[in-house]
Amino acid sequence: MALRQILFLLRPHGSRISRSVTVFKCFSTTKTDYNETETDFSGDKTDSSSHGSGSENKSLLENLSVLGVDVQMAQRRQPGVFRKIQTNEQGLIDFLEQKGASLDIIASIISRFPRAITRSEEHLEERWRLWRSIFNSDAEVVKILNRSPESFFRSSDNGNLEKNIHYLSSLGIKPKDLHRLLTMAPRIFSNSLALNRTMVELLENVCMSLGGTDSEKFARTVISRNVYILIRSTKRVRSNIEFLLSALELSDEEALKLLQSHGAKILDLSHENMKTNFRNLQLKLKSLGCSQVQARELILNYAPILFVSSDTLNQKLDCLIEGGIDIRRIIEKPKVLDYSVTTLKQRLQDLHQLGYNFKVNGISVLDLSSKRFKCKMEKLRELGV
DNA sequence: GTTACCGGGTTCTGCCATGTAG
DNA sequence: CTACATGGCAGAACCCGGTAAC
Repeated sequence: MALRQILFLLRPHGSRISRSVTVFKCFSTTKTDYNETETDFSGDKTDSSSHGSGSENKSLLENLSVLGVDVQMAQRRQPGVFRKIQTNEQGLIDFLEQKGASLDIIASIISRFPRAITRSEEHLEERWRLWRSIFNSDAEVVKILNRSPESFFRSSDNGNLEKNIHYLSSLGIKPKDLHRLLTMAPRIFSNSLALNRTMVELLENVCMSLGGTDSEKFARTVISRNVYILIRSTKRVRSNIEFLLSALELSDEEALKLLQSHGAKILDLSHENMKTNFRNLQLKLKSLGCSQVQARELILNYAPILFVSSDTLNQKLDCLIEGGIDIRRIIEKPKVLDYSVTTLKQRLQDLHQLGYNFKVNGISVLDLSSKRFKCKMEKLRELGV
């Protein structure tokens, strides 16, 4: 197959970003003269440590300090912001307050991403409008901002944001999934359009090289199965796909199926991690008397098993086997490994007390939500076994 | 009515490195 | 030279329930 070659061709070839000329004004607004109204050279209470130049805007520091911003942290993170003559902190504060953010939240946002105070009123309005085109309320936006200020403020390119929204929509990603993307991985929308496009093209090329017919649908499916894909590097995703294909010796058909289902979940694992976990799984199964073919089978049945760290996985397998379960049952139904060691142990204990026979009844009883498990237990008790 | 299959929910930011515009 | 914009990285589960299949 020519996959390797195609993947190679997709390496970030100079990854030139065709930056569009955006006409949005990104300069400080005129309403912040109050920076200059206060001239305080006396009180040095609001520390001015470690920055030899002493050219920071003192009144800015005070204003932020009063608001509750962790000024030290902010300065450490983006010192340049504090040497600017003009900033729009009051505009930002008013803006966010009007959107329903508390002062605590605003202070925390500025502490973590000080550059936010350099964004103009017009810029903020427009960016908010674009985010709101995906979210249902201001409150939702505030929640994400509080969680990840950087995702919202890192880029000043609203045009790029708009293009991203159009691009992802044009792939057939539905509003509901756009909502999921922006909620769970907001950084996607601050990526350059070119970067997102490169990832989508990588996925589409994988699909085509595997003989798939609808590569756009393939990309859409993978992204919707794993919303974090687009904030990963193509290098990582590509090496993970290459690894899965070769390590599991997948046929084209198997690969297409796997990647569009549970396989998508593990594509954003750190590559080293994937390899380590894979190796550990192989070794562990070998020590339990299983062949490599069986390891393959297990992964094909439930790829996210590679997400589980070696230590945890070994513990889970050990406790199931000590509980009298045949490894072959686990290979058939690896999803039981989804549950925590604690839960598994508890359930094994409960079932043993009733003399439950896994050989006769299988192990799917372990793979139930706690509600369903409770019901099941009650019925078993009524029946006397 | 049970079991099997499947997909979804939560959450994944905060830092550093690099290239570039001014 | 500096600040900004952007790419990339580490870290690594557990659980729920709708509904199709029997």
